[in-house]
Amino acid sequence: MKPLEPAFFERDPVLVAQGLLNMLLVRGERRGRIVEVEAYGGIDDPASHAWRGMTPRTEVMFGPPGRWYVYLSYGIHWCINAVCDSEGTAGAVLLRAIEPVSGSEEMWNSRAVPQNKRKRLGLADGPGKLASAFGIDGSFGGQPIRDSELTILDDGVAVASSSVTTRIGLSPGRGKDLLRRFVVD
DNA sequence: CTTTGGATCGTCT
DNA sequence: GACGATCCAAAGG
Repeated sequence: MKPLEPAFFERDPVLVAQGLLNMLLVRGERRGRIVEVEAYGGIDDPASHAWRGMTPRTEVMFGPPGRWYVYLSYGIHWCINAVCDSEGTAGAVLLRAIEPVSGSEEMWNSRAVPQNKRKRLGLADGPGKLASAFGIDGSFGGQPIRDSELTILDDGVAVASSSVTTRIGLSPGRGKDLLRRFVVD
């Protein structure tokens, strides 16, 4: 069980995305295996928030790798990303889904889903749900990933099989065709 | 099973 | 002032 070195994140987001599959997202008792991610680039990727250059919101994406980039989606859901690539070059990996390993009770509580509905709803199978299950909000943005309240650990479990697809929820012409979504089968 | 619409707000034009 | 890296309940087939 080891933390990820800054060098792990200081690479092309696509490589980091693939590398993050099967890693553990950890916050206290809550642990989940990362099973779905998406890679976002910088000025070369029209789907990236950093595409038009640096703004107050996307500043973190241009900063040093190995930090959290957190943004609000559709005015409702928080989404978390790991900042990648070297400082000065924007890049991030969106964490889209985890499979609960422990602390699922805590996760449901964070989601504020009543007991009777917990069977049919996914716990953390979507970026908004994932952030909600781990109690993440904008205050996590810019914080380091290593040795942090919210961190990622490698427990050495290899990925048996994975798939690549296009990214979810993008507007036409915005890098929709790029194969940058990675899923554990 | 699939489709639809409402919730809701920070960010950039 | 419009829109989005979403989610879920409700309605329809």
